[in-house]
Order: sequence, then C-alpha cells, then structure tokens
Amino acid sequence: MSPKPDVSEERKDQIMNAAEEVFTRKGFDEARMDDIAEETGLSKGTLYLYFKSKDDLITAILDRIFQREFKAFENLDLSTLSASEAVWLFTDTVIRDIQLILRLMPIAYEFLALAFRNKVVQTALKLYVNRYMDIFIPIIERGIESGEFRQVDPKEVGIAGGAIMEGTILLWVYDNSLVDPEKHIRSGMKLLLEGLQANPQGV
Amino acid sequence: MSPKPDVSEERKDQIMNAAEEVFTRKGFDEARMDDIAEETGLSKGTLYLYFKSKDDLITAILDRIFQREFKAFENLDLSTLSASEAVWLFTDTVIRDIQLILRLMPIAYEFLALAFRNKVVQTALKLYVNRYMDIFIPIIERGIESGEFRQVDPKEVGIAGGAIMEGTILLWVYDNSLVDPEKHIRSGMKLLLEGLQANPQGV
DNA sequence: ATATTATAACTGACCAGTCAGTCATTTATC
DNA sequence: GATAAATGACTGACTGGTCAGTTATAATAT
Repeated sequence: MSPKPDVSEERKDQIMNAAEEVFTRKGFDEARMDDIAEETGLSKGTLYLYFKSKDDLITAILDRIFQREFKAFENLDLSTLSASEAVWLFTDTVIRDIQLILRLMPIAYEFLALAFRNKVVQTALKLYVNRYMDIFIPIIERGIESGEFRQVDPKEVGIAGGAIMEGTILLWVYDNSLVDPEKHIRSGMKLLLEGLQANPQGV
Repeated sequence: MSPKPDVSEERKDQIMNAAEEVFTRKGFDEARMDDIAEETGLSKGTLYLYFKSKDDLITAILDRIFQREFKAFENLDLSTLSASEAVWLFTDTVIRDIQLILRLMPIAYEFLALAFRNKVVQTALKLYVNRYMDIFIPIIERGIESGEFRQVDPKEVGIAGGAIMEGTILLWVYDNSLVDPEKHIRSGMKLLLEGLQANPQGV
C-alpha cells in the first residue's frame, strides 16, 4: 500500500480549472505559470509534477473542452422526430452547450488563430465541424425526402445552419449589446427553416 | 527642407507589409521584431525610427486593415435597387472584400481573442459590426415596406445575414475542404432571402 | 557642415522550467 | 503506542535563454 492516497486526478483537475480561469482572463501568452500557481494555491514546482510543460497544460485543457462538447451530441435520438422538430432539438442542444462555453470564448479564438499554423489544431477543428455536419445534414436530407422541405442542397443548408450558429456567437463577440446568442441563434434558424418549408406557413 | 527626401511614408508601408506577413505566419507573440527587420531587409533599430513599439506597429496594421474594409462600403448606392438586388450587391461587395482579407485571417482571430480584455479592440469591432448593420438592416426594412419581403424583424434578419457571412468564413477556418467562402456565403444568403419572399418563388 | 537615416552591438527585465530540500502522513517494528 | 523508516506531496530560489527596446557610431544626401 502507498503511504498516501493518490490525489493526482483531483490535482490535475484543480490545476486545469485554475489555468482555464487564468488563460481566459489573460490569454495564453500573458498567463504566467506563476499566476496559475497562485490561482491554485499551489507552488509553481507542483504544477510541473502534474504537467510537464505549459504547452502540455494547454493541450490538456483544450482536450477537456472538446470532450465536453462531444458529449452533448451523444444520446441524441432524432429518428422519431419530424425534420423541423429534429432541427429544433439539435439547435437547443447546441444552445445549451454554448451557454457553458461562452466564458471560454477568449480561449476559443486564440485556438482558432493557432489553426492556421498548427496541424493538430486543424485536425481537431475538422473533426468538430464534421461531427456537427454529420448530424445536421441527414436531418435536412430526411426532410426533403419526406416532402417536409422543398428541394435544396442539404450540404448548403448544413453549412448555412452551422454558419448561423457560429456566426451569431462571433457577432456577439463583436458587440454583445447587439446580439443575444440564444435568442438570435433561434431567430436565425427560424428564418432558415421557414425558407425550407415545402408549403410555407408557420414552422 | 530636409537634407534627404522624405521616404517615411514608404518606409512605414514597407515595414507594415513585412510585419503583416510575419504576423500572419507566426502570430503576434511569436513574431520577433528581428524577424520583421529581416523581412524588410532593414535593421531592427530602423523599425524603431518609424514605430515606437511593437504594439504601435500592430495597431497601425490593424488600423490599415479596417480602413480598407470600410472603403469597400463607401460609394455603395443601393437606393435605386429592389431590396433583393440590394442584398445581392451588398453581399457581392462583402465577398469581394473577403477575398482580399482571407490571407489575414490568422491576424483577425488573434485580434478577436484580444477583444475580451481590450477596450480599444472592443470599440473597433463594435464600430465595424454597426457599420455593417447600418447598411443591411435598412435594406430589409425597405423590402418589408415595399411588400417585397414578408413581415419579419429586420434586426433579426440583419443579424442572421451577418452571421451567415462571418460564420461561413469561420467554418472555412474549421475545414477549408468543406467550405468555399464565396460559394457558401452566396448559397447561405440565397436560402435566407428565399425565406423572406412575400410571394415564394425564385429570388 | 549638418541633419537625417541607418546600423549592429548591447542591456536588462522577464519567465519557463529545474532541483535540492522540507513537510506530513502512513506503515513497519518492537 | 511509541519510534523509526519510507514515501509522496510540495516548495521556492535559482538559472539560462530570450527578446523588446536603446544607444553609440557610421554613412549619406544636401
């Protein structure tokens, strides 16, 4: 038996939480390992017992965020719904998810900037958007087949839907007094859906 | 008169061009003043004759980008067009603009990340999105008044339109093999417009 | 002559990462 | 149940490299 209980998982989480806070507040480059140490209440040396470098810590945090994102899409059974209903359930899921993510937006945009020069980041983002499209596009296809939607290109609708979701958040970053992410993602999706109806009326 | 011809404007531009290149390639923080000096072919000391700090240089570059952006919207007379036509002309203008800006996207996303902690950046972005909405929303209002569009909230449509434009670019950053900015901004706007028609048919 | 433009060597603040050592708790032994 | 040994957790002063910004000096045009 070990003379002390293993606390390494709790410590790692504790450090990641503190680091997430500091990175969000200061950005990757301005965040000092000393700041993170202070935020945890631990010493800097201890951080290096659990993460071998600052990069390693950043990577672990991003991994954790992505894991959380993907979880929201699991257990999502859209097969029994009409296409419109499925779009709404999917939209609601994304919106619920976004509420949790909004505070991490500063990290997200630094991460996006990295995507242009970092292969690993590119791959992660590609995976993310593809998971998204793999859910969204089949809904549209089903709606067209069933005659609920008019004849449109499902991929184009998928991209437009994704753009509305991501773009609305972007506009909120531009001017948070102009945009309410939840409200305007919903109104944007509603406008898109209304244009898809085979027999125009309420959605 | 000065004993030498004044080349300071050319030098500034030359330095900004080099810096834009290096910032795009490496990011603000990873870009060294020595890299920029090497890119210009000048010495580091010379950079400091024209820009008093790295921040000053970054600010000048961002200013220049924004100036270019705004210029595209000047001389844009939409008053003689139908609302749909006006939306298309506006969309085309944005798309033409975007082609020039795509290579600077890494800078744009670093800049966005800054927006969360920097008042000046916040103000600049707010100004940008508001100029955009000040053009777009009146077009929608006019379309509703004239009976060309059905009764919708013009602000919501403006935000949806903006989201489609900005969001499509974002998706392109996520996965440039999935999205073609020009094509998908156009198809997204088409879907939005079709949903706005008072008497659904072609747009 | 002299003002301007340029240079390249230099400085010093800064900070990621290290390491020799301390501390607190558990286990082993009698 | 008291003492010692073992070990994991933790610390913080230190180092070595980096890089924004400075300065002393030179070149050049007028």
